[in-house]
Amino acid sequence: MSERQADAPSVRSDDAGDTPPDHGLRAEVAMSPLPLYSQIKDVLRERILDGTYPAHSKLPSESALMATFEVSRITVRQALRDLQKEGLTFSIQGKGTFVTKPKAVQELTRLQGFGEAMARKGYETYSKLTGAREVGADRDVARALGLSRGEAVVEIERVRHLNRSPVSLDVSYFPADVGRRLLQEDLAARDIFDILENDYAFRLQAADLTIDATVADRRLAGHLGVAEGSPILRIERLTYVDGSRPLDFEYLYYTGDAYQYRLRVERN
Amino acid sequence: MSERQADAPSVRSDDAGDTPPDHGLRAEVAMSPLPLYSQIKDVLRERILDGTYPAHSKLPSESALMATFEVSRITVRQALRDLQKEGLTFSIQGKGTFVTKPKAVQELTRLQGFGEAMARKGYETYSKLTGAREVGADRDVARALGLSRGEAVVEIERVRHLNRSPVSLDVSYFPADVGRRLLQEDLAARDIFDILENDYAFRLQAADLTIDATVADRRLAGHLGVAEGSPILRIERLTYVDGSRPLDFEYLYYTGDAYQYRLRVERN
DNA sequence: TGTTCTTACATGTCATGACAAGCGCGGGCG
DNA sequence: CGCCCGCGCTTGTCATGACATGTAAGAACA
Repeated sequence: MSERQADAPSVRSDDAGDTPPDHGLRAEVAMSPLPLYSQIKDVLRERILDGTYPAHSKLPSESALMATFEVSRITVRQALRDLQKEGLTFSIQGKGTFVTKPKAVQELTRLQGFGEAMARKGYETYSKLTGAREVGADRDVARALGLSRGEAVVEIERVRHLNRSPVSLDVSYFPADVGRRLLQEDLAARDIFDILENDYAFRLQAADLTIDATVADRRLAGHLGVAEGSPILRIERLTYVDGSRPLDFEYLYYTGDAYQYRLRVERN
Repeated sequence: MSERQADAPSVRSDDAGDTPPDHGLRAEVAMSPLPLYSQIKDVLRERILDGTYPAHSKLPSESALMATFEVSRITVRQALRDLQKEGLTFSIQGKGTFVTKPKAVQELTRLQGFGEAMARKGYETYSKLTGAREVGADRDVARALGLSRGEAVVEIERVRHLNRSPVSLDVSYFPADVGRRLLQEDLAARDIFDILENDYAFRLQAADLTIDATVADRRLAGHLGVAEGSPILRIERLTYVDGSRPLDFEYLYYTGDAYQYRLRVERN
């Protein structure tokens, strides 16, 4: 019976080995502000990413995890459910929980800004501010932000660079109150999402994306350093705070050859 | 399994503690094979979609839902969690659970075939089979499906029509064993996903998408009825079964003007 | 030998109970 | 009058227990 259960005890072997289970993860819990299930999730994720649990392998069963981490089943299940939502694992009733292939794709279904996403991958980015002014909302902007046509909005236009080459033109529209504050920030250096969340304390919730293809006109071609008629991936992104208030409507024009948008979708 | 609303209307009659809805949902539960939380989810979703719970409104609290449906909190919370995952609701600790705007966007984060998605929206679709043969896998196909270069795969090429206009060219690659079976099916009439799931009993799990933009070459232009150089939205889709076995690698070429890809992404 | 049954173990569903933490409001205090 | 604190309500986290259901493999049987 040389089977996988045997490695369950080794799960918690990261400690020096002299500590009994009750001083394992549990000891630092009192110190940590993070929920238990979140800490367990982090531990499991790290072990998946570093190869302790290779692709296709079976994770320890829920009861094994309960014993290992000394928590109840509901806590283990919440950790596993979150991992599954991240696309790292999947479960089959009666068999177990398994590791999916640890590719690069995951976590791109998350709402994150350009700089945020690229920095995490070790790319060098910066933005050049090519326009920032107050304008009247056109039809699309007004509808997206829930305003009337002609109402004041702030338009911020930036060219995003990746490794010194331009990859996208971002045109963002904000309601006047937020937009005017943004006009005074250092938009070239800081991620707008960072400002919104940390300085303004907005609770970014989700965003609706619409993706289609177009070709570069003269102006786009100039900004992005491509020929007129080159393929352009256009994304409309409407970001919501507190669930339903639209805060940020953007057009993102990516050069077709320099960028690919990746995501994972689930069945059911 | 047809009716359900007739006897469970008391949710919104509200929480003043008036009438005990004892014969509500609970009576038919014994009959139904669906889990309780799933049935509750369906009821709530329908009420959100039909306007019983309008956008921005607050859903009954968890304890109110417990009383209404006569279930425990864990069951209510699972229903609410699923609704949130679908993008229909969001929660704020200490305040409540609220309805997001019931737009058209939702459920497009799900993995579904073209016909599946369009039929649900009431569009008329059909596919014209433009090619189906066994070929040797090229580098990209081999890598995607986890095969060696030159190994036999089955290539199926179809032009998808929406309301009688061509909107996309789909080129799909399957491992030889599955592909050969597919060659004998009526691929013009049936959705491939339908065949894979129902006839072949594959457990479709998730798919990785890569989206970028290109322009139509002569062949694409001919198939899709657009001019050469027209913008094309190109999607690579790799579908997995049982979590990690790649089963279906496709290139989807959508005309830039006839189709938009929509999805919702969440923060965290 | 081949088939069915039993059994162990896995995840899925659901109940009950408890406490923590965030929000909003009204009453009390300065 | 205005600020703050307590209180009730909400969702968030976690424990314990039970039974249902799917899977796999060995035991029992034909």
